[in-house]
Amino acid sequence: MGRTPQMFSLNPSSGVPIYRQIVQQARFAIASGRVEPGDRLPSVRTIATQLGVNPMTVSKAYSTLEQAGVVVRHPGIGMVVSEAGADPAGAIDADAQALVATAKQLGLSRKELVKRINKQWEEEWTDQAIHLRRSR
Amino acid sequence: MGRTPQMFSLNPSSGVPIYRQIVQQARFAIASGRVEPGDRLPSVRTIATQLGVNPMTVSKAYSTLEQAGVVVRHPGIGMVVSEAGADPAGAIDADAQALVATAKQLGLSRKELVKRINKQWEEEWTDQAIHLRRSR
DNA sequence: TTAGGTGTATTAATTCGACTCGTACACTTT
DNA sequence: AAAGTGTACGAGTCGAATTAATACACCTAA
Repeated sequence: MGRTPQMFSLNPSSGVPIYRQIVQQARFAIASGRVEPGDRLPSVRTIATQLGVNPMTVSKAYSTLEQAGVVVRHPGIGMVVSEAGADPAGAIDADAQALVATAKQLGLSRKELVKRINKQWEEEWTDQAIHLRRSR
Repeated sequence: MGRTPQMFSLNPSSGVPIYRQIVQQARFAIASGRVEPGDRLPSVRTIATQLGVNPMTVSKAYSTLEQAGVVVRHPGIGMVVSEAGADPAGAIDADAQALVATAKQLGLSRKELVKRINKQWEEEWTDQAIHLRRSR
């Protein structure tokens, strides 16, 4: 099989955990169409060698993606991008769910919540700042 | 000064940090109208004694509320509920901000995000499931 | 002024979960 | 079998979060 260009890369100084970087890049690769449903992702050991990390770290990233429904595990074959995995909205379901739950608990109306979301959408200055702090 | 009914209570088995429980209950008391803008919250030491915790723990809760704009610090007096504090939307700003940031990063449109929020709003069964698990 | 009230800066102890890795294993393909 | 797939299990490390003890600065009321 022909060699594929390096699909993943690490940013050690970002503070973002390795397995999260892999998850993020895989999602982006799918969202951008570079990888389509039915395609197989590189094997755990391939990525582990390329990045110089432990196979288990890559496996954790894959498990996360599987849990999210982005990929499906094919025993003996590898991880394959699922049909539903192409929907980028899936990546935010967890956060959206938490937000809605909190809003309801506070007695916020659906309309008010949406209004708040729209307001946040306008102010994009926060993006950078958040990502820096994201290193929880 | 007449005694006020216990405003706060702790759920030790919930796993939720003490100071967060205080913040949450204060917010709920305000959202429900039990406490109105201009009202003064119980003093740090009063709550600390009632709950059997360190004053600093209560102070941290109050600092959090002040940072969120829910209350205003009146030196020598105490913490007073602010006008803007009555707006429950403030409690979700942080979560909303994170959600919007993620959505943008994934290339999701504003419309699609709102659509997703609305969808989550319908399925309230998840909320209950989560809350039940939290209380164990 | 002074006695008694307010919140808090500082520091430290501790807990606890997240992250990563080594190893050995079960499984499928070829 | 041989070589490939992902992973369960266990241990180690690290840092953020939480709580507390103490002492302090400030304001109010008499």
